[in-house]
Amino acid sequence: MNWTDERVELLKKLWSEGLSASQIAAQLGGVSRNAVIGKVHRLKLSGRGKTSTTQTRSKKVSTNSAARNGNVHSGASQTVVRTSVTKSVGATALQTEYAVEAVAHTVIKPAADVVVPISRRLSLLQLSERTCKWPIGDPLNEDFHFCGNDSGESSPYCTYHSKLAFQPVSERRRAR
DNA sequence: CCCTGATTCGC
DNA sequence: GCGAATCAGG
Repeated sequence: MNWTDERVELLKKLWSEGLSASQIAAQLGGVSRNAVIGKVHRLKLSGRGKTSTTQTRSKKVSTNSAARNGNVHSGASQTVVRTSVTKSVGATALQTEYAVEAVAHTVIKPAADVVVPISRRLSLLQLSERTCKWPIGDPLNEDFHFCGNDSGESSPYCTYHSKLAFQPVSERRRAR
């Protein structure tokens, strides 16, 4: 993947908005976070002017089932949470359902007491045959992405999103 | 251990 | 110029 003008522009935009290198890499697709950082430096825009909005990764996934019962398609979902998808399970579930409508995805409502697996945050271009295509977040927002969990088989959904069972994200990190 | 950006250096 | 490896840090 090469740095086309569009990709560079997007990089500049996302970087200035405070997204982390890894998030930007996920948005762009086809590049590592190192590549993004390297590019950022070459472009001499490492300063980033504003104080970073970064590091909001929240702790453990606490399952708040109550927030997810009931019909989230009732319009209430649109007023719900703008917070980062990673902040809470309740918010994640609601945003997911909201996005589902827009993408015309087959809706499978998550069961009440299921732990939501960590998203790999894949961009549209990164989806493959065996990555979960469950949309997460507001489709009109930068933060929008796809679950991306590897199903481990030829299913387009991860275990969670197809079978409503928990599937830990298999090694996301290289062993060192 | 998770993550972050910064730097180096072979390609 | 590019980006993996590495470093330093939260």
